[in-house]
Amino acid sequence: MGTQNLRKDVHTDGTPVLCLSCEARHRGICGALTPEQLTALSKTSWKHKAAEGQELVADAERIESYSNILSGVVKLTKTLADGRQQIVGLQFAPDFLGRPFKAESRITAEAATPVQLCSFPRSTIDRMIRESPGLEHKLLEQTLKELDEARDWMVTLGRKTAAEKVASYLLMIARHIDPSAEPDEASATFDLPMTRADIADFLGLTIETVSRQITKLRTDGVIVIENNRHVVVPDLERLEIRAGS
Amino acid sequence: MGTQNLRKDVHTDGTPVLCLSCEARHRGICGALTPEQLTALSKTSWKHKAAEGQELVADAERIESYSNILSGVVKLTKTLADGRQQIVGLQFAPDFLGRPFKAESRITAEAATPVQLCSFPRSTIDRMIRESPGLEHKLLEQTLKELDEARDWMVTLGRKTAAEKVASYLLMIARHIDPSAEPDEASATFDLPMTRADIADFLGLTIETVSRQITKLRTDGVIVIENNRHVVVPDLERLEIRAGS
DNA sequence: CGTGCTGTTGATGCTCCTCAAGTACCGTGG
DNA sequence: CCACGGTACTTGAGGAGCATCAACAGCACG
Repeated sequence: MGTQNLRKDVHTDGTPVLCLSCEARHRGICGALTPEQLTALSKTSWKHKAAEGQELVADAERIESYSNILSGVVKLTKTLADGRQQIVGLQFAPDFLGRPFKAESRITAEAATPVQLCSFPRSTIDRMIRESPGLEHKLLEQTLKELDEARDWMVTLGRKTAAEKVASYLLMIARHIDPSAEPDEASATFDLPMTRADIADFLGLTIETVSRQITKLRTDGVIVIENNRHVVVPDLERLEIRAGS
Repeated sequence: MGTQNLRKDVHTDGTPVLCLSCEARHRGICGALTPEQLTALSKTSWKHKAAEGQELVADAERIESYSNILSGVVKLTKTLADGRQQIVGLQFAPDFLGRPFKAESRITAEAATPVQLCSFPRSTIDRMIRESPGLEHKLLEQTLKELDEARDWMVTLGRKTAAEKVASYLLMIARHIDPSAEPDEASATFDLPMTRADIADFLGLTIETVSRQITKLRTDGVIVIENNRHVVVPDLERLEIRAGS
């Protein structure tokens, strides 16, 4: 009963106003914080928005803050000296954005769609990591998840054909952002969060090849497209077959 | 003085015999354990060897044990339904081998060279993770390192030419296993820990293309090869240029 | 109604894959 | 000792897949 009361207090009085309706408090890393820590963090954190295309973290930049993604999609890119670019990760709400234990990033983070963020100073989180094992555990779980995803994409990049790459991409996006996402739904509807150029950089292809493969999926009836961005997948299984599993 | 004495005890009496000369105790995850934990772990752990090519963790297998790699190279691979294969990671001593918090692996781990391992039951480590924040911190650091490496390879897989891929691979191997590895040495000498087939699976190429590119590097004087495996890189900078940075 | 951006479509060529043959190196057994 | 088979690697010829270059369509913007 006592703990029941305490827990109730957390949700009513203990939680900072800023965090009350925040998804990161439930599914994100803030779920690992005590009400006291949450209060302390909320005093130095700030919510803000970033427009599509805006750079959030620059390559080789000193990092002074981390963020939670509250909505939208963030792309992580790496660029070679001659300008060739590769997207090495996509992050969705309520992912944590930042590289703990390294002062400098070797990655560029950019808003792929309009994005809402909740940012806080690096030093605060670094300190809380030391104090709170639960926070480190959350970070480890997200990092392991990102590593699993990165390795899945390595197979796609290294061993799949252009057609399979595009199908795999559509499948991944459908699973992440279909608003009507029943997990075992046979169909999906969503808006592509990225331009053809972004998709090409993600798949290691050119925009022309991406365009041609999307056209092929469309003429084959695997997908329906309106306005170049809105996608309907009437039968996800057909798309899965195209993705080469 | 008291802690000084305690620390001295750790190194003389407190450390289990099995672990006394073990590299994992210094640079690996065991460095995060207390002498008591180390003793407890050593009672259920066992050192063993695996021959080149031996499967250490099978795809879709239930995992009942984790390991530290004491020597040798382990390759992590993923395979598509039709047999196409991609190496998604290489691990060297004293890396930790295993995927915490997941009972099943979606990856195959195989000895690329003869390998020495120190294995222990999954349950023991899972418990120690809960008890010891330092251990979780070590795991987080290794996972972040692996994620950084995976993302670097995504650029190589997605955006580099065959010639650049092979040069990048040689450069990475040189940095990991040149025994005379002075960090800012201009030259390097080492034995390739993998066959041409492995290298191809790592780079998303065919063995023929790998062979041709190695031949080209050889005839251009960038590398010298004896017995197909022993490699000398007289000037690492020349190789770096070929790797497309 | 131009201008710029995003996306599509077509023609051509290069990179790398596929198929095939051949070499070098090993341990085995005659 | 050499024949033998197996494995790893190399080299060549030809072709498929994707990149490159180029033109064009649709749409939003001032």
